Amino acid sequence: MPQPASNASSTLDQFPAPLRTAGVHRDLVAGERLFSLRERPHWMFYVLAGEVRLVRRSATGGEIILQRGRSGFIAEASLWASAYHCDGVAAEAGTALAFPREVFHAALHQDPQFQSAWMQHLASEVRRLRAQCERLSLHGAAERILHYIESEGRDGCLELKQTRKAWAAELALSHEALYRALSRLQAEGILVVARNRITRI
Amino acid sequence: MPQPASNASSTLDQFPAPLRTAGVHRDLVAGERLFSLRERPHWMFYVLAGEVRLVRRSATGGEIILQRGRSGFIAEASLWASAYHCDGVAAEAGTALAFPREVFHAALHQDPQFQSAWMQHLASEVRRLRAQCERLSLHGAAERILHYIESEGRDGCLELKQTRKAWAAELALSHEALYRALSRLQAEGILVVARNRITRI
DNA sequence: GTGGAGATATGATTTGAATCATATCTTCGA
DNA sequence: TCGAAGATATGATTCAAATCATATCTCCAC
Repeated sequence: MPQPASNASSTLDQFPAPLRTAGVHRDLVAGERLFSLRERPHWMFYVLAGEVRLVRRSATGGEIILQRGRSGFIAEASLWASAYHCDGVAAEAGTALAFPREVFHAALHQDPQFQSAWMQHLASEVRRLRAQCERLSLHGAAERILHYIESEGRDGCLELKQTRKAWAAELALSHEALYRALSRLQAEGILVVARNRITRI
Repeated sequence: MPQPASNASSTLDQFPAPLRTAGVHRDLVAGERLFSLRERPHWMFYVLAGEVRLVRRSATGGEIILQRGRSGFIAEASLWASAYHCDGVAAEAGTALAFPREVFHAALHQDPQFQSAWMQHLASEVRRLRAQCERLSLHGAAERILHYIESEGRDGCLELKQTRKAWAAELALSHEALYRALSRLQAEGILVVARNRITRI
């Protein structure tokens, strides 16, 4: 089910005028290819709904996913690259905003505010991803849950903005493991789970 | 054991003159705190040797690691933040470069080349981290290994630049699991392992 | 409101990685 | 050259999460 693009980085919620006018909505059908390996990048894509995957296929047939974008920019590095290093494929139906690369470049050069917002967006993405990597390096469902609450919540309290199934996927756990770990943590008096509000005691 | 800072992002290997002159070497002793939660950031740190950790401590005593920096910049987002969101602690003895935040800011504003290099650095870090997250979301040692080879190697061939133990840690596997999976993959004719050259068949 | 799809649980079983143990190999400094 | 520390294996055991099965709950379309 397509997710709303509600959590677009707040630093980017207002694009500069040139981008707003040059950006085009693009509907995506499942399986559609937005760009291909070695192709020259012409567009910056912002996923609004659905899922776009950056995938690399080996000569031997294996396919690996480099990124799964459900909301926000994908392939930010393509802005500077002379060619894509992977394919961009819509995994399901959805929509995206496409900004011409040159307009994006120009906006970065001419608009100091946008430039600063772009750097902040990238930096905050780096921070988020580093925390996510540390979290995924933890073994044990409970540890990942507590790490998530500490790093994504406020003062040990997390307002869950997605279904538990989706959260489980984000934690790289089966939903069963997440349910069980939540029950256990609550039974042990470590967490209080009330609807979508989860609090560390 | 401290790692050399050999893999400093190639886009940043030459800092602009103002940074080179304003940057100071700083020796770190194990346990030393570089900055603290809620403190106003004054320096951008570049880790040369040792390990610096960004940690957050909960009121209930739990400590989580948000980032483990062994080489390269840490806490890039602090460049724009008015306060740190975590503590920065040296996990072991090492050295770092410290750049005054204002000099860094000025360099970004006045030096378009540096600005572009900084954006490219952030974007490539985002790409690397997203691939790492996808990899860590895979279950099974073999899958992570093959994903690593596909995404970090060239044409299915990987030149390993670190010990297997360190690689295992990067893959969030025990070193035993990595050794076994490598043996198995080789026995199954999926990989050829020769010293530090690992090839997908 | 009713029906159905998907989310939320929870139990039983399997599986694979962590862990513990032990041995060899490599590297590097004395 | 020797010795020690750490890396590279590999075996045995344990344990926790994946998987499979099943049931209830929630929400939305009709």
